[in-house]
Amino acid sequence: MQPENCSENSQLYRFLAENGMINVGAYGFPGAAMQTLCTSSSTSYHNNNYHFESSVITDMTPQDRALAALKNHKEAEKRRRERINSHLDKLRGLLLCNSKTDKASLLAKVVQRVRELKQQTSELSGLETFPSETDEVTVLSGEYSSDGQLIFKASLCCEDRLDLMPDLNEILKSLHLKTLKAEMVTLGGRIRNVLIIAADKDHSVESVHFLQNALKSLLERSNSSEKSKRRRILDRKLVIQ
Amino acid sequence: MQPENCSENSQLYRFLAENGMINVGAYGFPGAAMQTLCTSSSTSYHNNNYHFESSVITDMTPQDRALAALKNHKEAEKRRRERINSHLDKLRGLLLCNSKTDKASLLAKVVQRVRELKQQTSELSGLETFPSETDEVTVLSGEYSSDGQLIFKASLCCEDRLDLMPDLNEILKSLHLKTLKAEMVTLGGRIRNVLIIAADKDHSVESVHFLQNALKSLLERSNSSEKSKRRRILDRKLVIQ
DNA sequence: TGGGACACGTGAGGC
DNA sequence: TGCCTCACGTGTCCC
Repeated sequence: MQPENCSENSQLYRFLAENGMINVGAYGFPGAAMQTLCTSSSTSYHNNNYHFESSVITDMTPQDRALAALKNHKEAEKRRRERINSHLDKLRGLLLCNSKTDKASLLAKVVQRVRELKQQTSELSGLETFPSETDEVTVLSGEYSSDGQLIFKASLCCEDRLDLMPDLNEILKSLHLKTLKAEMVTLGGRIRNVLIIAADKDHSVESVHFLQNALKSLLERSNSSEKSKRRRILDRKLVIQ
Repeated sequence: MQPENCSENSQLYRFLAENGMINVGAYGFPGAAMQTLCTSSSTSYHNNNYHFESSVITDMTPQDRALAALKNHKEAEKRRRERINSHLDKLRGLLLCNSKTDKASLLAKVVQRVRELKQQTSELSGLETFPSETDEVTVLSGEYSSDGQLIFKASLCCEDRLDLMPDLNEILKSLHLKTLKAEMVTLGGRIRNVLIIAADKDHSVESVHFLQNALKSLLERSNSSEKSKRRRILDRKLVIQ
């Protein structure tokens, strides 16, 4: 992994030390640094243990501290790389990729896959069909449009009532959300609303959650009306044939 | 982005040159390399243009070639990083992540999201319900289990017939696939089969596609039987209420 | 042998 | 100040 002969590096380190670019402390040679440069070397530098642990941080020269910091930094960076790569490996497993698919291609596939899956769930989650027998609120996590707007889809299925649309509009208005498109289907006293909603740049993603909660409370408001009491027994998910 | 003062680097480069660790060619100083180390410097090294393009690859000293290769290498590596990062940015958009979400957290979210979405599509795609009126073959891209087996779900919905199961078993056997679990629901002369299938380590992902094709041909075999002729007029996706 | 992919160590910048 | 993240240039391996 690392070069077998460290002669050049030794030379380099000696130069750096002589010119005060690094500090070799009281130990004569920066063994800790050498170790990383020559991991496969069989020289005796490995035996030097400089104990950079925090317990002995006291009585260290500033130079030692700098060297210790460098070592910490190096190791932290390695852990960071490992963390990222382990996630990439998980994605390889999830996408059925060969374990030697390169990072860029893998990520390209991930992007494509996430798009497909979002598309599928969007199509499958009963949107744009007749209202179901169960009350439902779905806010599908959207996507940022090219101009930075957040576009997403919200679906609401519940008992129809006269003041539903005013209530809905009030919610959207108070959250400063804009309705790009709305589909309404009513059947047998129930309604399904599918809204395409835009949030401008100054919205955080939290707006989506606010909306979800507001719609749920809207739905509970409907349920608490006396009209829904007689229906409650029907509010089950039915397998319809 | 890069250090403002290059005095140490100059020193370093001079040392490297003197010891033959790098080559400075006929120009006295490795300006091209310096440029990357001191991009914000206002010295005149920027004005040196060494023309490392392939058109003048002829009559270059070996040292020049090495330096040119280093430059190529550097630039290629930069392109590679940009490619990876652009995909990461796309994922940030797709997952509604803040543009300054760090890479590791982003990838963790991507893993989680892909798992959720796969789960959702798996649940939503009509599996484990009664057979539909339309013929369907679905092979959901699976996941590698901890022991390296590829586990995936296949769903088949078609006209029921006596020799369907033997045919199905034949297909699975010929592809060396193992059925971990099978669910069958029949209704009104139609059948829905949901299979959980395992492919051992020596299978490539291609087996999934082979299976998909085999199941489709199985389905066409059913349709070509005279029994299905009278049904064909019914083979439409119905919106059932 | 040249190009692509990767891990590495390091400097810079943000809290 | 110390810790964390990133981009960078480089050495190495592989095709």
